[in-house]
Amino acid sequence: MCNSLGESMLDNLRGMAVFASVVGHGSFSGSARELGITTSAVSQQIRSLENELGVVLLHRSTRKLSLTEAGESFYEAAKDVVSAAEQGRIRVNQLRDELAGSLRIATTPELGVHHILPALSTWMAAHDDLSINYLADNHYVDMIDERIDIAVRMSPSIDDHALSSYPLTDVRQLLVASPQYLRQHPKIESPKDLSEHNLICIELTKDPAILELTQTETGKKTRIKMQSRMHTNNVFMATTLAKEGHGLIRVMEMDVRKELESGALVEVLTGYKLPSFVLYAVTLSREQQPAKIVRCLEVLKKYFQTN
Amino acid sequence: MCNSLGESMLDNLRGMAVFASVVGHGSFSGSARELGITTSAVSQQIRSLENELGVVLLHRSTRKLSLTEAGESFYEAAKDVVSAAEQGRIRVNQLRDELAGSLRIATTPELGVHHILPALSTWMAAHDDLSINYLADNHYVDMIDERIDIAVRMSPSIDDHALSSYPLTDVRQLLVASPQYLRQHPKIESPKDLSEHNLICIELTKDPAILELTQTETGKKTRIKMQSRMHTNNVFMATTLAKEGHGLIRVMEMDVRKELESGALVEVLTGYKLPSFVLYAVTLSREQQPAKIVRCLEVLKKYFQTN
DNA sequence: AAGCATTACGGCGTACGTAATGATT
DNA sequence: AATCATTACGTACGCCGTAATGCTT
Repeated sequence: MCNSLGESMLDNLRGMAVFASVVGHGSFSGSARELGITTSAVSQQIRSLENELGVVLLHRSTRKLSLTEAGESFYEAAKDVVSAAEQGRIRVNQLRDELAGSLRIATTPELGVHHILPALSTWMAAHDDLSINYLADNHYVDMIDERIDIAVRMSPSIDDHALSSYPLTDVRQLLVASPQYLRQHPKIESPKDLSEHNLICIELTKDPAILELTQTETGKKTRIKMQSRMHTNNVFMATTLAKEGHGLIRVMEMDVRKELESGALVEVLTGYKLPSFVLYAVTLSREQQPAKIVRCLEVLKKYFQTN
Repeated sequence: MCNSLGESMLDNLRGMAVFASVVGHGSFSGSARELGITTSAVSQQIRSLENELGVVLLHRSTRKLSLTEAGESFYEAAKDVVSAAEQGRIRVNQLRDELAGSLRIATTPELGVHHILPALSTWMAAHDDLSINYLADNHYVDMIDERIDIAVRMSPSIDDHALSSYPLTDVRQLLVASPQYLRQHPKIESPKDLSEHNLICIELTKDPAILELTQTETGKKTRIKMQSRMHTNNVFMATTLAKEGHGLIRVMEMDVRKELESGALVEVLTGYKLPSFVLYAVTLSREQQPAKIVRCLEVLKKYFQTN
């Protein structure tokens, strides 16, 4: 490839920084000390710069330096280059190291309200330089387009291998119903009893009515398809329906913790378990993340470890 | 030499320019085309920059680029770097190519009034963007300290070999006197007759009263020391004294042209000549001079060639 | 004599191009 | 199929350090 002459801005920049340092110091050797290079290197840079610009920038008389008119003018620009570069570095370091700027977190409304907000609330409060932006949507969002720093998602939807994911916690699924419902319907003592019951479907998986039950003691697995006449894509609605005694729901443990404690809902088939989900935090890249992202992931991880 | 990490401003600058171009274009390949390098080079620059900064600047999804928060901030700085560099180059090119800015010319008051001003007056008038600064002093001036672009000096004081000099013209020295003086004093027909005359010394050379006369026809040289009771460092004063009949003066032809034409002074010993001076224009460096300096030298040269 | 700038020379690093790969439309 | 980004790899130029030289105080 023949680069006839002058690649415009690409070249020179190094020389400009050296030049700015030289003028600022008033000497080649002083500049060299500042830059951590030899006076030889400085001299060569200046010479090369002058050759490229086709003009003498400073007259040297061994003991004194004196800017030419062009040099004086160019010095202003060189100073600007250096200061802009420094500003950029400073700003980037801030954004990388300090808990400041913005942090964009995507999740579903349910996960957000019940888990993410509680997990981060004290941390958020402790860092008021940080502006946190929650994008709570049920539909898929493009992390790049929406500039999401952290998405919290359920397994196993990690098909995008460009993303890196951090497992936060196993999320057990439970089969629950209201005590009222259970009193009014046939007892459930083994998986096959389920066929006489209604399932209120939360459409998280493709075949929501098919249950894969594993006997806790023996590990024996059973697949069973329940009848289901009510469907919703919303956990709140499903739990409400269940509390009102309309049927069983397969639901994540975290989403019904309060109801289980209060007795508004109770688990059925306690000797069996449904396949767990894994709750993942997902980021766009694993390496070289700003501190706020790393810290937020840590906070999330710790929160789910202790709950 | 161990450069542990990060040489502050010296590095990165290239990468910053590339980064600015990439963001400005919205693509690596577009930037590559603009910069005249391959996308490979662009990719490597960005990667290297990100590694050095320790932060991801932009997320790439093959078809789309998206700045991270740090990237967005850094982009501002990168733009500033590039635009400062461009401004510098533009300004320097102006000062190099256009007849604008300032031009500092040093000479003696006599040379200035009689020769430099006439030589440059029309040229000056034709370029009103050019501000010309005449430093007319009899004492020595440091060209670097005073930021002189062009000095006009007499030979042979070119002892400073760091300077480059352009011969403008030979300046003949003449021995002249007023007609009145010549009528009232002994005839001068050969060099030895001079011993009976007075020389009004203009102190340009070290031994102003010693004349080296060369016979025009034969080339035979004669050295003679004249008496001298009047001294001055000023040509005007000397010519005035001569016109008033106080003695002979050894003077440059250019300085007494008018008087010779009007007959106020006449040359003596026309068959002999004094050693010529050479009038030099002197600059600080020979290469890579701004256009205005080169042009000014040309104007001076042409002026003296045609006079 | 000491400090400074310039130059030549040589070595090391790195910035680049080529080519192959994978991703996206 | 076409365009785009990334990566590995080899090369060549560029940057820099060493050392010698010259200049200034």
